[in-house]
Amino acid sequence: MPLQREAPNPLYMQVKEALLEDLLSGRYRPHDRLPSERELSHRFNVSRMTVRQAMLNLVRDGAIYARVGKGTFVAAPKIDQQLRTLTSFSQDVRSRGGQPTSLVLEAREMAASTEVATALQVAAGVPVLVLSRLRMADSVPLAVETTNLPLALCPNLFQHDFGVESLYQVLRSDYDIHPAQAEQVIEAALASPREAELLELTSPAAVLRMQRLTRDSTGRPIEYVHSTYRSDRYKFRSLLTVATPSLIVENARNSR
Amino acid sequence: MPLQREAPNPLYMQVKEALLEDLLSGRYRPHDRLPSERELSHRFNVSRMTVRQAMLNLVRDGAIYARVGKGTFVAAPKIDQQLRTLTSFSQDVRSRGGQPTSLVLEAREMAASTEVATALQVAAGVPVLVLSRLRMADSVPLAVETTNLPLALCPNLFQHDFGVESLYQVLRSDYDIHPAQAEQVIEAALASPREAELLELTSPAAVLRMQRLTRDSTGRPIEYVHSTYRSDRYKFRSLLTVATPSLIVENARNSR
DNA sequence: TTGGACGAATGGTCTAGACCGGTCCATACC
DNA sequence: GGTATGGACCGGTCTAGACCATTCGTCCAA
Repeated sequence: MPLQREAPNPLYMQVKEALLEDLLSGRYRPHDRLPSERELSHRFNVSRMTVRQAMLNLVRDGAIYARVGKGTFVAAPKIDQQLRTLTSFSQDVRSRGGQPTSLVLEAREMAASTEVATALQVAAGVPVLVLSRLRMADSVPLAVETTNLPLALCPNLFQHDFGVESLYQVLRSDYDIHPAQAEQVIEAALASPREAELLELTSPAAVLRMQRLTRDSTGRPIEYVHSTYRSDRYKFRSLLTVATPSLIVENARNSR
Repeated sequence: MPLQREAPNPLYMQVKEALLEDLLSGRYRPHDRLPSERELSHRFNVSRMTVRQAMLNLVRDGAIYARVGKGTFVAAPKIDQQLRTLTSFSQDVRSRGGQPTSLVLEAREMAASTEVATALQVAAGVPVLVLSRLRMADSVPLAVETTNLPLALCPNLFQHDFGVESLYQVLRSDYDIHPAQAEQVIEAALASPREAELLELTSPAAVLRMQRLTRDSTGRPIEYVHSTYRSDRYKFRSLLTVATPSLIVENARNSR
């Protein structure tokens, strides 16, 4: 298992992937002990700090856990790593093995409402693009999704046909806009008559409503989305972790 | 700003907290540049690696972001740091300024059903503790919560009165069980007659249903919870981030 | 038999350097 | 005026060590 020192990807990444390979191969069982950092450092012929960077990475991902004085162990069982990741509807459906399609209900420019302007951190009345789509998987309607984007970020966006193309894909390729994080609020509601019709539900029906504010890595708001999902065919999964000590400190401060 | 080298908390934590202090004081504005790692290393009189450990911590928390060749900058605006953290109902309500109370509907030992046994990774029929509570904030019913715990983990748990005490608190103090992560599935549904009665809703009403599997840091399942929340008074917030490159690799492997 | 001391191994923290490629700007050259 | 170019500075990666507290097995003395 020689590492490539001339490779574009750093050594600690290669170490991480080598370890991941072992973990995924089933060579280890849950709670088995991994070789110590010093042994791996010798085996890969890199410094211990480099091994640590790889292993801390895996700890953060929940693949392994470490105990001072004892060693590092395989976490078990594997938790779905995608639970906490930001994905587009298209990706989402594809990962579940479906074929995503869309019906564009509306695509126009309008002045930002107070709600949208507040979310996107622009002045009220600033022009925004509104894209409303019925989203389907294998021709089954799953959600009604209305996206608001600041016009300034993506002029001429509507030259694309979003019945076919993926919004995130276009944002990345044409505008160099890379979503990095999102804040999402989920609630339940009864479907409105129009939603029931679009989603092919019989009233009364419960639906999931979602508001999402997506940002790039600098924290700049990119899009603000309202969605209504059929709950019988779409569930939201999330992964939670305990607050880190420093965040507890921070939250205590904020509540003063 | 001298660091305490004899203190129980490590230097990088002290550096992190010093930087956090600056960030929270409002001394910096969003996208302001922080001093470089080398300068901070000199200012705090620690090595650059120690400063980096503090700053990478802040990057992971979303407080700052770094750009090669340019510097490190204040992220903006601050996103609620609690979105992705695992909290108990009691903590949750308190952090929103309410007074949590509970009415115990059921507290008994029974044989694990297939669903519960699968979730908790025990054999079907193994004894589990079932605790069902109506959870209220300021006397307003918010949720019906049914918790399943392996009896083996917490014998004599029901000596406590969970109309008053917090389950997580008792698990921590009496059994040294520390929840570390949880996997949560959220869906919408129409309230059942019993749920509507307990939650004081008029049918038809939409509610949020949640299943949560909580684990300790080794990945061992601790509790499996079914909850039904009033949606008009309780919303779920979550924070999403893009998948890390290594996770993409891993997911690609899994789909082979 | 018990209990404590010791020592080896572990992960956690920390140092003082090094080199890399990206970014930015002043300066020199066309 | 426009364009190279070189240097200063940035974060990212990496090394080869060091010391610490915790853990646990062993061995010895009471």
